[in-house]
Amino acid sequence: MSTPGRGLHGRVLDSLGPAITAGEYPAGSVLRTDELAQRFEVSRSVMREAVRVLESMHLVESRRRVGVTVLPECEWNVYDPQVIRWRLAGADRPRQLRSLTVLRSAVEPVAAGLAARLATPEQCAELTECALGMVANSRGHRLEEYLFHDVAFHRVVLTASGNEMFARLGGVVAEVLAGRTHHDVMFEDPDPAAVTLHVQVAEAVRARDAERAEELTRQITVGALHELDILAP
Amino acid sequence: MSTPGRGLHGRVLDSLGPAITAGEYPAGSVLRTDELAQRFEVSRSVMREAVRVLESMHLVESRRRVGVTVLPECEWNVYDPQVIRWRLAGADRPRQLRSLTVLRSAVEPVAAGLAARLATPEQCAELTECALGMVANSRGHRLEEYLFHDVAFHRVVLTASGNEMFARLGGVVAEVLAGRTHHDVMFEDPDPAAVTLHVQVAEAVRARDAERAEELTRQITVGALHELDILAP
DNA sequence: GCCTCTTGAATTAGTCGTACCTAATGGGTT
DNA sequence: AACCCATTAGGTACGACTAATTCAAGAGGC
Repeated sequence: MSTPGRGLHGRVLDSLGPAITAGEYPAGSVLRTDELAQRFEVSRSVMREAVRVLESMHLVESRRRVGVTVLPECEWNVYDPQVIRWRLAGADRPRQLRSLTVLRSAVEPVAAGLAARLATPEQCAELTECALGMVANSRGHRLEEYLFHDVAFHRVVLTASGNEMFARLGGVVAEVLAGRTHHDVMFEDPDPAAVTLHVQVAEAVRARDAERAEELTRQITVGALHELDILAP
Repeated sequence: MSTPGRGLHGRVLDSLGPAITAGEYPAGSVLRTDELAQRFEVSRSVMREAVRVLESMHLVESRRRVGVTVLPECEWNVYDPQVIRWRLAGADRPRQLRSLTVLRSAVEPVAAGLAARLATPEQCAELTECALGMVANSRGHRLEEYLFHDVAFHRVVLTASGNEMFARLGGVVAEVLAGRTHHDVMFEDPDPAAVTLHVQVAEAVRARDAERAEELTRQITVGALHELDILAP
């Protein structure tokens, strides 16, 4: 995922970022740049660059005469894809998945409604194609192929909404769906009802029926919430 | 806003960040670290730290033998509060406000529904207090006081939803509301209907009526969409 | 005697400049 | 066309110095 080895400071981040987001250093913990540089066997310059990045994510704060202070969770840039990945890889993965699924349940229906008004013919075709791909792989434990089309489907919807903020959630949805397939539930074939809903959403978007697209997508996300035992909003 | 002078690299970012997000350097433009360091009259170390931060926001990409390449807009971390601020301060402020308002229209109703189920008594009280503050300042051109309570109201709703992703949008909503008061529409007293809706949302949350809280908040956000001439989703 | 204010020493991040390494790139050679 | 090498710009390391902030010791006042 992303670019693991984009320099030494990247290696440091790949170690330090997950450690911080996992709560290994409680809020208020103080780290010293030189000590960290020694621990990771890099120069101070490299460590400083890593700290700057963590600072831009609001994971830490650097102050003179004090050191690098870990900030409380409520300060973190939880929308930063890197932070999301670190947290999904860590111990509170379930909590993170719940947060993201609730976000999906808010965003995706609205995005689908907008997509029904704004999608280009090409995007409508893509959507239908994805839905058909899901149908074709919904039986016989073809989970990977199913996931591929599922992710593509939601990406197209979010992109077709014409809203850049929605479009940028494509990666998040991909992570959530992949997580569901690989780690958590879904050991058997996907729910046929969900597959049908995706096909119907594609139809609604093609038919420019915004309300129907929104309502159908809402049903999809409600299903996702139930899978995680979240009370439906 | 935030911390303007958190070191030399911060100064550089305050210049370079807005320039990039404003499109002064089109996607694909190549900058050289040394040249930038000279231009901003800082050492290469400081410039490198600034570039690292821009890189973590996916505004630029640094490659050997090439330089620092500006990435296309679709790659940017548009949820980074710093990026949002830079873009709101720039030329495509209107487009940014539209994006954010659409995001609000998706998130806030769901957040209000959750808040109705999860808000603590203290949060219910805060909400009522904010709504009353809005009423008290809804006449007589007390725009600043009205804005203050409006922002506080939405912040409480987002926080009370119990979802960290929603809670972190409090700052975004604050920017949007402040922008509406200071730059764009609203030269006269706020719409009485909107004020009433806020009071009713506070009541619905207090009464644990999730559906009503969600629907009323949807009406508020639909109003915000109309103010910006966005077709209601 | 206790409290407060001042002062200064210790500490740690911030900045700078240099030197050298590494890897892409492009052109020249075979 | 394949290969090789010089060029170039970022990557890393190190050392010296600066500046801000904290903490504690001591002076002064109550």
